[in-house]
Amino acid sequence: MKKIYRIGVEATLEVIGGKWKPMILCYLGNGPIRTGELKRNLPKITSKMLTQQLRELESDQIISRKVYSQVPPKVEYALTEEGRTLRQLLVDMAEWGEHRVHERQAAGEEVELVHEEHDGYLNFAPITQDA
Amino acid sequence: MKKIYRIGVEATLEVIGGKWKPMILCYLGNGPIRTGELKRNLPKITSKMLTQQLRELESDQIISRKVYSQVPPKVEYALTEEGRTLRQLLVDMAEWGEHRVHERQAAGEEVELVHEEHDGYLNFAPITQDA
DNA sequence: CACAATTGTTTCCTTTTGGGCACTATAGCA
DNA sequence: TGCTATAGTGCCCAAAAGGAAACAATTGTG
Repeated sequence: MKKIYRIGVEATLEVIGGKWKPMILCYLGNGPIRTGELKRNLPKITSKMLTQQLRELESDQIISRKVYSQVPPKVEYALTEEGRTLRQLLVDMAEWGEHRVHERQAAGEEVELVHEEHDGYLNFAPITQDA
Repeated sequence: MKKIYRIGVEATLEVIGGKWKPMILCYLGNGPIRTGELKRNLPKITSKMLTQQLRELESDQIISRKVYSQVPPKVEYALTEEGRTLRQLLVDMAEWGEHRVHERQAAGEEVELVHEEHDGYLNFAPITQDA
């Protein structure tokens, strides 16, 4: 079935719009990462959702999947070239969103941002914490 | 209920992530526009969805709603100051998405982009066409 | 033999999102 | 009186997205 987007923005949203995709891309920004590491960093994600989101990003050619022939298994995910082109956009989106949250907080609204990105980096140290 | 975002990107996505919101913001980019005009430009939208998306954008303070005391009614929507801060971001997202679609097409995939944005403008002339 | 470690898959369910369609209100006009 | 134009509401249903929990496969180790 032919995919039809009305405007470019929609094509972009389809790629990064999943519930866990921005978070996953954040961690991927720090370099290749194993499944289990991701899972530990995203305590509330289920196996199903994790692999589903990863599979979608992979078939969208945003990330690559490298399987090591070992037991127990070892699989590493990494940003592809195309995935890396998302970085600046994600950084900009993060900035806009952070700015917005701060304004809303200043206006007394009940909003909170758990992780903040720093220095134009989307990444953050892989601190494990529930969120 | 307190809204919690894990990272800035998620706060951004909540604002622009509705099915019709990017399109609506496109048209709004050309200046104030009446409900009926929007509807004519979005042939497939239902009244319900249109007002719902507009209400959300309004309560997010992205757009303003101006009611003229007339019969039949006249209501005009326009970008707020905060809404205007979205423009560059939307333009960037549009560019990334358009670029991506072109690449996929070059790779022989079944993808199509109905409207293209031009010259760094998110806007397009309000051509009526179904999509 | 039983079990741990790792990366998944499968089935079933709940929640969220979007859509269909009938209905409302009001003033002018034929 | 009945019709038009405009901007909606309300109720119910369908589709999409997300989640819980059990199960699968493999090999080294106690």
